[in-house]
Amino acid sequence: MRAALRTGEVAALAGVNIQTLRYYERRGLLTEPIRSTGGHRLYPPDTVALLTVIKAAQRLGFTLDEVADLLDTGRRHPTPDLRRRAIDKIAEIDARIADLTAIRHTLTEVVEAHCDSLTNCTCPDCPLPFATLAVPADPA
Amino acid sequence: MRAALRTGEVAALAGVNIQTLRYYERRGLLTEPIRSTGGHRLYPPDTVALLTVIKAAQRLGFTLDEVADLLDTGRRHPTPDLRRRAIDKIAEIDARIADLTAIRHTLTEVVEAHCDSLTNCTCPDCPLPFATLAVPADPA
DNA sequence: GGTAAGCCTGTACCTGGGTACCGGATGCAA
DNA sequence: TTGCATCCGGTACCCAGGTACAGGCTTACC
Repeated sequence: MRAALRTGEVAALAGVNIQTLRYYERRGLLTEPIRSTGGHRLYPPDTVALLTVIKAAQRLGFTLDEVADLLDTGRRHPTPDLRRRAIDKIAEIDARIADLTAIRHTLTEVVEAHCDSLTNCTCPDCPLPFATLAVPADPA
Repeated sequence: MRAALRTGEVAALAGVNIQTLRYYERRGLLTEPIRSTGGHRLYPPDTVALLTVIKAAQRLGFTLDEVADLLDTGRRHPTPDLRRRAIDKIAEIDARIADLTAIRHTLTEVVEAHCDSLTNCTCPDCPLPFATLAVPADPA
């Protein structure tokens, strides 16, 4: 273990807040690093890459709990877990896009009709009273 | 004003929680209703319709602050405000959909490559090291 | 060895949109 | 008039993903 990094160095290199490192440690995303004699954390250099992976996984739509899970199982042995979760996540995204598309459609109607009030619209054929979009199914 | 409604009646008819009514009052979405001699709220019957409008606007992607604003300006006089905000909201939605589409694309790569670990993927040509999606521009 | 920058723990706070609980007061019907 | 359902205000809590602050210790450099 050469060139262990201090909290501030890891944070700067990974572009995250120092508090975030401790938060991730509490959440189980980062394993507890060794400490200096005085109690300061000393991180292995690949922690920076790990943080990049975490951020990428977050960007892919995984929650921190899911990322912690994936890191945990993936560290021990290869599993089809990641692939399965990615498939689920794609389904979630498709549902979300469909929902946004429906909302977008209603908004364009509002724009095209020149609506001027939520409650007292004076435009002819106002779409607003019909803007009762169905609540999307909760994927949870 | 005939048949004023009590809190619980409005809540049941509109399908919202009683606490939500008081919350909306605090947030300025509902004007303070008259009170009974004992201090209980007595709502005009069209409050139920107003709540439906609020819920619809929320579904269209407007925050409660924006809805409060829209209700406020739209109540006083017709304005192009709603239309303008709807146009902005469509742009936000388009950005969000584009972002989700990029994420979806990376996820399909993960699925197709049969990735089995976030950090130690054994699949050939693993896309994960390249899964550093750009952070989307903050529309705020 | 001095001193400033950095790090420690613990706790509180932030956003947005609500929800829950408490002790006490009211409303309404029999 | 009694009894139960409902409502009152105030405060605290929920979710996720962090961020901030206070008061005290450590490390690094001159």
